[in-house]
Amino acid sequence: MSNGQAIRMTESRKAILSVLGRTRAHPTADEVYSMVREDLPKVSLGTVYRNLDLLAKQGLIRTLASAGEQRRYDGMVDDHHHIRCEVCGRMDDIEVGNAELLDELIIDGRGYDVHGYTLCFSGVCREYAGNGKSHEQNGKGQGE
Amino acid sequence: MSNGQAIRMTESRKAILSVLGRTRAHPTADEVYSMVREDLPKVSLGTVYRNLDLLAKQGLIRTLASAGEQRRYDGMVDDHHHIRCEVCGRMDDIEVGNAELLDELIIDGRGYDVHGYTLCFSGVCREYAGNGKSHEQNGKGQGE
DNA sequence: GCACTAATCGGAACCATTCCCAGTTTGTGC
DNA sequence: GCACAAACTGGGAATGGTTCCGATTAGTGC
Ligand SMILES: [Mn+2]
Ligand SMILES: [Mn+2]
Ligand SMILES: [Zn+2]
Ligand SMILES: [Zn+2]
Repeated sequence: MSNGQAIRMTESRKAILSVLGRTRAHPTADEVYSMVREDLPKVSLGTVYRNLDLLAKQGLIRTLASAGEQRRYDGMVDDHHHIRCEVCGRMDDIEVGNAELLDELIIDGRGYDVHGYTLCFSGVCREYAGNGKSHEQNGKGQGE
Repeated sequence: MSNGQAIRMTESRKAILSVLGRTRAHPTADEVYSMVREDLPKVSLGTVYRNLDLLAKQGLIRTLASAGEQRRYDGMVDDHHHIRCEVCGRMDDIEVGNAELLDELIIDGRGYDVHGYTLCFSGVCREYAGNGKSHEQNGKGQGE
């Protein structure tokens, strides 16, 4: 998905890549911001947003934008899927067995030129299990 | 997915249901707002939002909240899937062949109590086909 | 009609993200 | 190293979808 020509690799971009490279947590922009500031105390939030966008367009990171939630970013660009906790909003990687089945999906695209799809699971993470409240606490449920 | 006890069916709620019942377009909140105002010229946007939420919690409508985009609402509550145009943002229903394959997906939930999943396709609608710009025009690409 | 509650209105507040711009850094050609 | 243009940056204001709040209205049971 690398787009356009290569961009200059500035300090802030290196720092962002490094942050995303060493966490498994799918941080939000402001989490990336505060982590980057440990190394480069003067970066601005705007720069972090701008560069997260750029890096994503280059295909060097991935953007996880789910359902009315704050955007999250992922340093792992290989194809994989995610699950979001409906209670606390955290996102984790998941393993999908039979993943190859997904490519068998044949759709009537209604005249669309179909580019891809998004598959995201939802549930409740271990930490909040047993909290099975029916009323919402945080996330907006299933989104789609 | 009907939640809580039944709500009173006020004029504005009936109007919203009616609007969503007779369109296939998956309108946004402000589109619903202006359509409802053709019948009830005094409804406020806040009321529309509040009631869209309520009706969704009742399971009478569905919320389509995709990737940093404005939320959309769907009067069709039976299970089906969608595709979003990356250029203009419109959303349409799609037919997924082999839909039953989706239930075969076995995942390692990483300790999550898995509730469901979201599957949304992306592409370019007929109206904007041939416009295959590589630079973004509108949507944020794939989201997830 | 009266009391009590739920629903609504209108507008302000919220907040993640984007935009703007003056100043700085970087790359390039000499 | 020097000059110049292009790319990048910080800081702060603007944006816009959504939520929140105080005041008003409509409904319901008596
Ligand atoms: Mn991931
Ligand atoms: Mn639909
Ligand atoms: Zn959780
Ligand atoms: Zn389109």
